[in-house]
Parts: sequence; structure tokens; C-alpha cells
Amino acid sequence: MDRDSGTPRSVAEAMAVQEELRSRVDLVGPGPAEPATVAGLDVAYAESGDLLAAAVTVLDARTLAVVDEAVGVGRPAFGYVPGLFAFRELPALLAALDRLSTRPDLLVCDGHGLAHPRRFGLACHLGVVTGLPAIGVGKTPLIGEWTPPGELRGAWSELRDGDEVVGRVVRTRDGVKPVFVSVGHRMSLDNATAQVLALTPRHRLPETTRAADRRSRDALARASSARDDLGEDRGQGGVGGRR
DNA sequence: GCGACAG
DNA sequence: ATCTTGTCGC
Repeated sequence: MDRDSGTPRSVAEAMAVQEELRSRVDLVGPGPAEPATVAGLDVAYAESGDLLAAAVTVLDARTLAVVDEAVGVGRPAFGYVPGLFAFRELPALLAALDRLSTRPDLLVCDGHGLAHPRRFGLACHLGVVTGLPAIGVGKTPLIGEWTPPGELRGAWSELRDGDEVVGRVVRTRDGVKPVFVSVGHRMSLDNATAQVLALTPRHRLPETTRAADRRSRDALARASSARDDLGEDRGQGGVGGRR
């Protein structure tokens, strides 16, 4: 693999990396009951598909106000392959995390954790690499069987892969489509569910994710125009910084 | 072999 | 992910 970014050079290699790293996932830690800060991570892509912007926003868990943020711009590091999705965004997300001036108590990722074919989705990967508690919140399922949870906010049902419970289908708002919550690292499924509900007082998706989504689109727009101004570079990316 | 398939 | 118009509802 590429020594600098740690990005695999083939699908087979990427799968091997996941098989190797998954043993490092902490499935015991219940995680913080009352995190002081929670980080949201998201990535925006340019239509051209050769540019992406990752954003990390740190929110005060109690007020949900943004207290820190950082972005990382670059090119997708890997093709889009369901199950290997993390390798695409990981370099940019880690760059953004590095530029943070705060150390968040919890990572809320846009994608799955254990609800993954090899039990090592993006949330697990980010948790293992950073050592931070992490959970995954997906908008659509990747694997597993489930039945719709009750219609009211707070209702949930199990997301299972055969006999294994790999996550929960959680209704974050009355009557809206549910989200798929799974453990990433150092968190219990109960706590992950509680944290997601605490982050969704008014919308379907966590405030952390919404904040990161805005920042990433924002950074992408700025990066696109900056690139145009320079007359279509063919750089490998690496732009970005704190705000 | 035929679909399904996080973002 | 991104491309897209209007529309129903708080």
C-alpha cells in the first residue's frame, strides 16, 4: 500500500487491512455517558468526482453550539466500493481531525460501524485510528435485516445479520425515515442510541452531521473556485486548514 | 449465476 | 455522493 496515506492499492488489499484492523475494535467500552464535546464528520464531493472536502465540527454536547472545526481537501483516495468506502474519505478526514485544536469526546460518523460485511465500517476505522469513542449513523442500510421501528421519536428495532445484532434502526423524529446506528469503537449500542437521540432534538440527522455537512460543502465550493483561479491544476490535493 | 450495495 | 421542481408542513 501507499506508505504515505496508508491507502491500499487493491480491493483485496483493502479487505485484508480491514480484517487485520478489526481485532483492534473495542467492543467493551460503554463510552462517555455525558460527553462534553461531540464531533461530527462528513464529506462533500465535486460533481467532477476528482475533488472532495472533509469537515469535522466539534459541538458542545449540551448546547449543540459549534466550538471547533477543521477541514481537509483532496481527491478521493480509493474507488467507491460498498464495504470499502472508508478508504475513500479516510485521508481527508484524518487531515481535518489533525487540524482540530480540540480533542472531542466522541466521533459521530456519516456511515456505519459494525453494521458492515466484515464488521469494520468507517466508524470502526476512524475509532481505531484515533483511539476515540466512535459511532456510525447511516441514512440507508448496507447489510442486515430489520423491521420498521415504531413511528414515534425514540422508537427503535434491531438491525441484525443472521443471529448477530449489528446495530439499531432508530426513529429520531416522529414519522420520519429512521437512521441506522451502530457501534464504531469504545461505545455500547445503548449509549450510541442515547447519544444519537440527544443530538437529534429537531432534525432526522444529528446536529453534528448537519454542521459537518455544511462545512464540507462550504469548503468544497471554496476549493473549487480556488482551483479554477489557478487554471485547472493537476495537483494531488492537500489544501485545507483551520478556520 | 443473479441482485444488493454506507457515501 | 451529485443531478433536479415543485410541494406539503412546521
